Amino acid sequence: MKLSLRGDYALRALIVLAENYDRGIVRIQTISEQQGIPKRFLEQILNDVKSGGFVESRRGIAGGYQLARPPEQITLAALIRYVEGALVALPLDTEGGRKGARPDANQLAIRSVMKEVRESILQVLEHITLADLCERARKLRHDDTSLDYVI
Amino acid sequence: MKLSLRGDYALRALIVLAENYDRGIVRIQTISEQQGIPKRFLEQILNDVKSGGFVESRRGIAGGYQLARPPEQITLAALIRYVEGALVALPLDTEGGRKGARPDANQLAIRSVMKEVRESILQVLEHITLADLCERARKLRHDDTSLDYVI
DNA sequence: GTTGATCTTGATTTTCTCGATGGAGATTAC
DNA sequence: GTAATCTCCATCGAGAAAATCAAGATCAAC
Repeated sequence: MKLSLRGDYALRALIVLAENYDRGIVRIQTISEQQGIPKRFLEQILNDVKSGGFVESRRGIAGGYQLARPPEQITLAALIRYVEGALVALPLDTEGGRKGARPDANQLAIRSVMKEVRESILQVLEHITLADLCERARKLRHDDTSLDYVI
Repeated sequence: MKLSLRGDYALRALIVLAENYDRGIVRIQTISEQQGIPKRFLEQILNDVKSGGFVESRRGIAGGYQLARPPEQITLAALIRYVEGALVALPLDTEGGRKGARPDANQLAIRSVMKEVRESILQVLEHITLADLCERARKLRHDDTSLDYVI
């Protein structure tokens, strides 16, 4: 499971939105500057995430984005699956050698393994919400700043 | 975790080799025809897998490939990691916004999640060997042929 | 030494990803 | 109403990676 740069950006942006969930709308530019994400690219990503129902937007001069639901109700499983596509994927059989659609036993065996892997990943990601991610980031921030003084 | 076509081919080829482990060497062409894999491409793949120490080859007119170890001793974790690279990967930070190398708290939080995912995947793949895959394929073949008569 | 297989290397084709661009639509401030 | 500022939408291009093809070198068996 590889998280693309796009997916990484999406997650980081949503963490910012989660941190500001009670404060309301956040502008794209704010997120862009804070996280070092190209603004135009972030527009696309958030727009896509909005189609998935994870965030809401408001246009105009006081516009921006905010989470559509409380961060406790957004699991990473749903989020990553939407942004990245399938969590674990096999290549579509462009050919099976024969008349098309029938995978052979070896392919099916591999598929069954991948299914187990997917289940296992889901076990992890379904129990981590955006709120959890926020909490982790908050703790890490504390660890980090305390380390800063040491150095 | 996405299995590339290359990785899929590698696994399927090694399943064939595992099935013929006691019968000795198998030619590339045999695997190629049986699994519908482009022969030239398969050459590269098996050659690569050989560098990883998973298979041995013999040249010449009676040449071909065979597993370097019994199929019970080859785990999918080792195999897939070698063929596909990292099981779970984050994009390398091309930039952090600042002077280079320091990821912020959000990135670290995401990283910690990905670490958990990786552990979870390993739990699955380390307990499945090529021999297991063979066994699954064998069973599936039986199910499949019995289904054929129904249709 | 001929044959048939792997080995090696490189070129080519295809596909995906990242990110930029330009403009259209919406909303608020004045 | 007008201007400013933001989201929205579609497209496009560079670059990288994946997949495939191709040709010559090397080696073993007969």
